[in-house]
Amino acid sequence: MNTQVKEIAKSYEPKDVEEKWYSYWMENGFFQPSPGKLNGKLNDKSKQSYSIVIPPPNVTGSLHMGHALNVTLQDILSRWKRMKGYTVLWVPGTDHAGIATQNVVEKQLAAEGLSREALGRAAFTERVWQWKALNGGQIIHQLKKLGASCDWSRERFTLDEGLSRAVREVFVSLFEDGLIYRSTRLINWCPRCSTALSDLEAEHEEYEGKLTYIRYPLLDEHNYIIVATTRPETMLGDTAVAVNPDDERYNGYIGKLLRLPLAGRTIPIIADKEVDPSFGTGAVKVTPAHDFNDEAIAKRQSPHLPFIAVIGQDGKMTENAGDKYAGLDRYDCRKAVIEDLKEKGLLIKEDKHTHSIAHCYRCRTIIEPLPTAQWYVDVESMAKDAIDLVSGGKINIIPEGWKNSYFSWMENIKDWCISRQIWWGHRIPVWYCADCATDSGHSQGQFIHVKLLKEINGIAEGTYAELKAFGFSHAEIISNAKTITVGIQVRPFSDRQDLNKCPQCGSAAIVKDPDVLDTWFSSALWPFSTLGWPDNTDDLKTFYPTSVLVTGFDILFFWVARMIMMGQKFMKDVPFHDVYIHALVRDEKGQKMSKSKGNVVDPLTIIDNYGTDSFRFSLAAFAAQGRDIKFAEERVEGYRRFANKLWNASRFIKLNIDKIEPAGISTIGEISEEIQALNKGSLTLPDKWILYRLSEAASDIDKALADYRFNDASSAVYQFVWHELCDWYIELAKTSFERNYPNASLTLKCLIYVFDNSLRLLHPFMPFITEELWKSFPQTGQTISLAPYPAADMFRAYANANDEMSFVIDAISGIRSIRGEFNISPSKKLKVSVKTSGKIRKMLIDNSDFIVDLAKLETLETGSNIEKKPSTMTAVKTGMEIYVSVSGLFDVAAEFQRLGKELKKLDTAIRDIEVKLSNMDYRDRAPKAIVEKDKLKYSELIEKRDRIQSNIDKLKKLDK
RNA sequence: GGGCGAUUAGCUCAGUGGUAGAGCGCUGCCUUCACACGGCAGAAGUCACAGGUUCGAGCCCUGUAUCGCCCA
Repeated sequence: MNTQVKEIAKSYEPKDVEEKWYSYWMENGFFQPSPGKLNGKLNDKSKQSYSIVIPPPNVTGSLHMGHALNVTLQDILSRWKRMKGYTVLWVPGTDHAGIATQNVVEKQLAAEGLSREALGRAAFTERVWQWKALNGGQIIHQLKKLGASCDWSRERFTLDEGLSRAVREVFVSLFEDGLIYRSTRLINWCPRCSTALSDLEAEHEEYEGKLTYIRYPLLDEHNYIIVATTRPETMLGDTAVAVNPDDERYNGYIGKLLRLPLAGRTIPIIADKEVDPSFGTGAVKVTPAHDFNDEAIAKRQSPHLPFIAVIGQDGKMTENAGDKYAGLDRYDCRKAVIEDLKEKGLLIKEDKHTHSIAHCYRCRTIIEPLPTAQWYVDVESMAKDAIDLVSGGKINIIPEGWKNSYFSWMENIKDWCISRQIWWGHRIPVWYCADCATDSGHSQGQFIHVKLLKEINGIAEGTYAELKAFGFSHAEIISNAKTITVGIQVRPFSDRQDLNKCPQCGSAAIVKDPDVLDTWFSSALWPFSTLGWPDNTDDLKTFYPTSVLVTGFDILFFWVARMIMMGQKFMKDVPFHDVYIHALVRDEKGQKMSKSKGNVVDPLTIIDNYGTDSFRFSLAAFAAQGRDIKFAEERVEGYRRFANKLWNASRFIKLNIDKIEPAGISTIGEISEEIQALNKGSLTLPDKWILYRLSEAASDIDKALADYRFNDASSAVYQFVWHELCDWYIELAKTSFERNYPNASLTLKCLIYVFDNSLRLLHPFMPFITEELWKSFPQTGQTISLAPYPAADMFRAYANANDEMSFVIDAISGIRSIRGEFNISPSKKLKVSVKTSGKIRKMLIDNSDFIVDLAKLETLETGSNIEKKPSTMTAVKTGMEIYVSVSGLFDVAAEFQRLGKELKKLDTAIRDIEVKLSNMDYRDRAPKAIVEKDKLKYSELIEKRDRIQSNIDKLKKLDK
């Protein structure tokens, strides 16, 4: 075993260090909880399991600040629990991001002059897989750079074989329960992606548009009604004008008929209680096929108003819009309609009007509501269960503030549209028979419409029945089909096995549903599909439910809510016990980072400049609950200095090992045992004090992490390492070392012990530097990442050392203050006498070397009868009056001012507390302990003030 | 329009009814044998505003202002 200490550089260079450790961890499988990998200890049934599934980043994505924060927090939790002895599994992976990935590949194809239609479905899908193999999952490498301690041997992808089986099982099972159904209604349609979107995928944005007032003439009279609309082009699809039944202005109009301008159709004036009389003129045009509100109005009428779709799936006007407009883009049509209305004198005015418009969350194109047949999940009962799980406390949402958002969304949830008209994703496992008959007795083949890839014998498209009649075989129809549209009348079959004939009539003339599922459908299964479900695997038994889900609020509804629903439905248990919702990372000005604003901070650049550890530590320090993070680079700079401080503390220790124990020291493990078994008497006061402080720090950090207070945990470890270990203990240890105390070697061991513990406390936050330093000491341990996390209560017994040390620290600080305020150079040694008695005096004498060295004194004298001498400055502390003799440098006026100021401060504090104590209500009603504390405080303040006053008096006398 | 949150030192932010905190920045002294990526000392606050509850409010309640977010 190596007992020699390695040389290390004078300042910390993250790049030299970070590179090597990740591959070391990987090679040794430290992050795999699988049996047999490590000392035979893992997968020990007596150990508790702790599991996290990563929110799968989009396979097209690359690392941004949000990922970095998200992953850092999960890694802190994973490493912390692993060190605490849990069997930890952190499952990584990516999702296939249906629309986004398809968009990326389609863009590539377009650059080559190709299209997915030209390629055909199979070839296109193959092409996307190729793209994925080459370019997908870049983010996985970037997560490794962050130090993520995932078990990469369990990496999953939402489209891989196992997860696809889970998707299939869930779909078929929900279908069989009647919870998945097909329906025709308005959906959010993206004309650019040419697919349906769920409500969540339609994002509303404020937009400054116009409110157009149009005159609609009454059919039989020389009168008219004026409607106001933000979308004039949709008037071509109007099937009514609606007014509020209580709106007196329109009382006489309800039931009358209008001549719809430009279209010429006759439409009625109807009453609907949801019409807002204060909007526009109080009369609104009703276009059921292109507006969700209008759809609702249409369905409230009896009979329902007709739906006339004048805009097609490509965003262009259809034949229903009339010959003049058919084929125009919807926004060109708007201009044309305005012009034509103007010409006919029917345009009243156009007012500026700000309203919100839905955009596609993937490509920002304005959504077109369109009536189409889509697949839906009936979420009502699942949502109810999901609400109960959170309100009943089986799932904790942290911070709690997000509970309300969760409840309000879940209580108003609508059925989830899960079909997407794209090719990249999980194909909907549904088949339709062309030979069976519909409920009304027609052949289903008449309602299956097929567009061919190219004209064959002069035929480009037709119903399945028609193509069959033209002599196409089933195989020819299927292999030449570009798109297949299946009418809502056609009965669907779903099955766990692929069907090749109709389960009802046995016909082979069946077509598969062309659509794929929403990517979030597969993500919703992530906590159990990644663990092997639908098989009852060991992983599933060991790690489900997972311990915590760490994510941003932006996918609370998209993902978290749906995982809760699906987890409860299929596993009969919650998918996770805690949901920790972290902040959004914004730029320094608080703006959301976005490529278009150009304010994106690239995490990899930060890592290059400051090192991963500093970056991670900053993120943890920023991660206060309930507030967005404004990312300031200076903070990272600050934590880089912290890393450097740590580095140099280790250098100090090693230099002293060489000096004090040139033959080498025992291993860290042996030192630990020795320190823990020590007779307390053999340690110095500072030794005992730092051990106590270590216990306190360990306790604070552990509590903070248990509550997901990452910022508190990071600040506790920072405070301890820098301001207690480095600022005080190392300075105090120098006294033992330089004065060659007989027990200097014990202090050295104590220092090594505390440093080792500090490294372990810090490891979850700064994995690389801590591994580097830890491994650089004589060591039998394989890795710090599996070393035990420091226990909180080890040295509580040294509490009185903490009290005693406060006098030493007070004395040193008091002298340093005087030195600082009078700008006395540190090289000038001071003569100090302290008036004190009893235990405090004995303690100061016992520890006088520390005071002499740290306060840089020439002499230190203590006694109960010490009197203030001329030209001395005074510090009054609890139990001590400190006189600093600085002949030659003494300045009476400055000393008066200094003591006067302190007196004034005390006077203010005394007055405040006097007011409080003289209030009888306070004495009667405040808790006794508080009153007693204040009384004690009061007497201390009075005593201190009197001593300062008497010192001022002496100063007057002595230095007159 | 509905809901949620924020407002604390120059900046970025913690703060759990009982003496107002940190980091950065600022000022002064110091290149002392781990570290100038450092040390020591210091200054800096009407806790947005107005009411209320309470013996006591940065914290609880009501309202106002400003900013931000979510939903429609």
